[in-house]
Amino acid sequence: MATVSSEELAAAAGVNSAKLRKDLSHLGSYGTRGVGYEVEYLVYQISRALGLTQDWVVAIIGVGNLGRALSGYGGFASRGFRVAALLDADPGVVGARLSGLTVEHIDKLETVVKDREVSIAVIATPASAAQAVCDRLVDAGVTSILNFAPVVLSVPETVDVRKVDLSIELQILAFHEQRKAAGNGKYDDYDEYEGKYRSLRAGDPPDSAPYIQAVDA
Amino acid sequence: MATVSSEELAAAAGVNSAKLRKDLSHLGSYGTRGVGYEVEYLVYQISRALGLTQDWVVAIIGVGNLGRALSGYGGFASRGFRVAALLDADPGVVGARLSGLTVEHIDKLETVVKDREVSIAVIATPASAAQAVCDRLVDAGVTSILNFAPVVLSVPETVDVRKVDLSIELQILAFHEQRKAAGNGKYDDYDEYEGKYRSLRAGDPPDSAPYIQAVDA
DNA sequence: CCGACTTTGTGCGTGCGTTCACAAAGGCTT
DNA sequence: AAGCCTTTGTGAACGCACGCACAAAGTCGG
Repeated sequence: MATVSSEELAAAAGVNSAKLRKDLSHLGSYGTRGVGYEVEYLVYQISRALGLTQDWVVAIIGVGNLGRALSGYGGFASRGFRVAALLDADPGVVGARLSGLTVEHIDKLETVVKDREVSIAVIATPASAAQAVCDRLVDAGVTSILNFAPVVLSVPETVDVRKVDLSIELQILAFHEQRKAAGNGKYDDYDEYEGKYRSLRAGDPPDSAPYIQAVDA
Repeated sequence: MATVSSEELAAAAGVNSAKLRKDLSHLGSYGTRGVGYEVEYLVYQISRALGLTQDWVVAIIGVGNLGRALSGYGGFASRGFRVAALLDADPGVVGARLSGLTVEHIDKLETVVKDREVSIAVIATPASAAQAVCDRLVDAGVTSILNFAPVVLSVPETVDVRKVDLSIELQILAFHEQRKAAGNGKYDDYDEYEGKYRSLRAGDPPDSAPYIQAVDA
């Protein structure tokens, strides 16, 4: 019977062991004093608390590169996510076979959601189509949406939306890289805005404002 | 001259306005009392603080579906990330044109990193290849790595690695969905482990332990 | 069967981040 | 030009989460 102590787990995770024990205690009292936690049992309890022991029916809307990557992602199946439908508007991809599924036309969205009891939808469409798809999903009764399109979706309060921005992590890396470089004195941290700013206000047609585009999608 | 108040920004972001002001004050004193913040100037200052005004040279390793999706992702270019190389080990894709770039063979990794001054690398290879690719990147001098492969990479302390797990957001949605359902009394929150557990210990060949697989990749 | 040892579970103190609240500051109106 | 109004920037209070430290509990060796 393999066991593990809170000390070992904490070291592996890089956190304080007291905090780890307190966190685990929120799930229940699954440890044995003087011994530790039985690995299998603990894994099961955590999985259950996280909802990993249930099966979730997922539909992926938009079968571009990202949709294809997601449909083939092994991490889904092993965590209890069953991709039950791939939908797209492009007649060119409808009918294609992918990871054991046939791509269906977006027109079937409502039918598919209801018949297969889809509980979570993944939007991997172009930004321009995302809100319309989202509205149809909500009308069809989907209450959890994972959005990869670079737009903020508006939904009723009863619907959960999570947005994944693939470039945010890249920005965080760049931020740290910048700090490293600053330490080296490689780049000066001077404010170069004044020049641009003044020229922007002076010239009547402000045709270039690259720093504005930098923060939105 | 368009301006915005901390109150408006805070409402839009769903945070407290005092916190927003304090956060902005860490970048400097860019507001005007009685008026608010000039939008353009503030955007520029935030962009600069985040490192978005610099250009970052990025290489994408692994041109499967995910690599293709990333190479075509519009959010990169607009945030100052310039994809300068696409590398893959598969002779079938080497030579292909993608988003204005030609896919090159992974053998050129060291040359490409040095000649084009790559500062951030994105690993979108299968899990089995990720660590080897990572080691070569580190040897070539890359100090920031964004990892999409479902493995924990080991690197020297001087290298920053960020791991993106595409299913984590899905898990969070499932977690909340579970809580909603629990509220309805749709699923009972009983502990169904005991049965499985006992049968596992009783039967000598523990050939099925689905809940163990649930937490690793 | 008992005592020593190990490790959990948790009450309590501390420190940090968030929020409140207000003085300082700048613009706008009369 | 002067006073009013708006909004920033920040000192001070609050609250929560983290970490310490220890009693409770259970195991293992003798």
